[in-house]
Amino acid sequence: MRILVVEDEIHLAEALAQILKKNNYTVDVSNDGEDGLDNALSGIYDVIVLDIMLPKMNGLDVLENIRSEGFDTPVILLTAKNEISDKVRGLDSGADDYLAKPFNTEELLARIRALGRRRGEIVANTNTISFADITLNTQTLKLSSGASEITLTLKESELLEHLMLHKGLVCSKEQIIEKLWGFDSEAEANHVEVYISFLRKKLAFVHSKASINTVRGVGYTLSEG
Amino acid sequence: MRILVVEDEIHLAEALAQILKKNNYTVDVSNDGEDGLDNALSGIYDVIVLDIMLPKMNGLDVLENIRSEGFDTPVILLTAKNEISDKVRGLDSGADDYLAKPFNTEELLARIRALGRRRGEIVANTNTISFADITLNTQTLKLSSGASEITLTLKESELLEHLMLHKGLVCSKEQIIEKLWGFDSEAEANHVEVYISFLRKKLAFVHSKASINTVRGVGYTLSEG
DNA sequence: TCAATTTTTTAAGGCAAAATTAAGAAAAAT
DNA sequence: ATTTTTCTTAATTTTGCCTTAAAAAATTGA
Repeated sequence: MRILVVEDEIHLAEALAQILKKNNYTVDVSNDGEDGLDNALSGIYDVIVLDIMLPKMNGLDVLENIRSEGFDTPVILLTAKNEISDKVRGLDSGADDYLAKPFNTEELLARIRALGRRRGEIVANTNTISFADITLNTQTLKLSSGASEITLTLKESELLEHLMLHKGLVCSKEQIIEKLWGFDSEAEANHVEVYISFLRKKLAFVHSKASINTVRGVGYTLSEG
Repeated sequence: MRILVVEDEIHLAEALAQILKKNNYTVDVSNDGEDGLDNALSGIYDVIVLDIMLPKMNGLDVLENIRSEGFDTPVILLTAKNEISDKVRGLDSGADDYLAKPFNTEELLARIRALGRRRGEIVANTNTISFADITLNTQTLKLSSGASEITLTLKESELLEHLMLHKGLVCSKEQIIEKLWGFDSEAEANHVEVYISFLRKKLAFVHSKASINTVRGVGYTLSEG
């Protein structure tokens, strides 16, 4: 799971990044509002931790921008104090949760787990995500359906996880490339096609009724049945 | 391990109790909040499964009471829907996990295992930790299985202990390096590989059925059999 | 203090798995 | 019918991991 931390206090930002990385999240950091917004709009994040007081662009403005662009990425706002007015505006702007500084790291982790779960569902502790009759363990890379089980490769697992996290949505190849290979990679559309093909075989192998549908010219989406 | 189930729907409560008993847990059931709280405060439970909607006393109130009395028994909350407000309050009240009804029994079991795991791993006094058929004494560095015994080096022991403490999880090399060599060490991935290799030899030497599995690109995990 | 032993680290070669490439077949769109 | 896009497969390249031997460092004990 990939998390964006938007925080200008360098020490806090780095401490946060370390804690999150220790908990097996992939973390990127932005040190001001504008950079944070840029990153957020890439759409590759599962959770965004957003400070309110930021240089260049206020966190609440960043949040409003994210939402107005149609992204529903869960956002946790960090508030310096329990500023009621900020809370209210944050709620209206589409924040999913709050955390008053200074905060307890366990609590932050719990909230991140809760949000990740809400969205799609990687179950805390089990590192597991389910859709229709399949369950994917993102740690052991095991894909199971009923009694059958097969081991995926890392890339296969990442791709399937991405599709599962965005169930009901069509994922473009570009989006997938950005997620799996990174922003400035050389990866081409064919890479995605190849892995989609691999995954379809493995889904068939475990006799899943879930399948990957092609939306020509747009991307791929998971469907049941 | 002893589990308390606080649930007012008799059918569900009994079903839960049966499933748990089948999995070798000792189970007690309370059918309302007050009784649940009374039982919880006995302090004898390793995990509490707590419904939110309960007669006499709301599950969240029960939870807050438990915590305010100083008990840190792991609690899994059962929520009827994905009520965000309940979730947030639950988090603040010190819940360790959630499960939305209707839930999958496998998932519940996995979460209980995870929570049970969290506490009390190294057996007090003996400095001993066990997994499957092996026992490691972290003081004397002796690894034993059945009648066989072999002495590990310090690093070997630390590595094995780390894997045992995180049984069921995949430990990355980075995580292991951080634990064994420290945060800012020069240690490389190959160090871990070498010690994994050493350990595998010694596990084989004591004829253990426990083994170290590689999850390529992710890390290592202990497995039984 | 110095030699012997044990433990840790380094380094290299080999191997297997996974990632990538490329090309032709198939399917859909025009 | 032709073009474009997607699928599939096999071949190739790359990467990650394992193992081993030997060097270096630490520990032990005479």
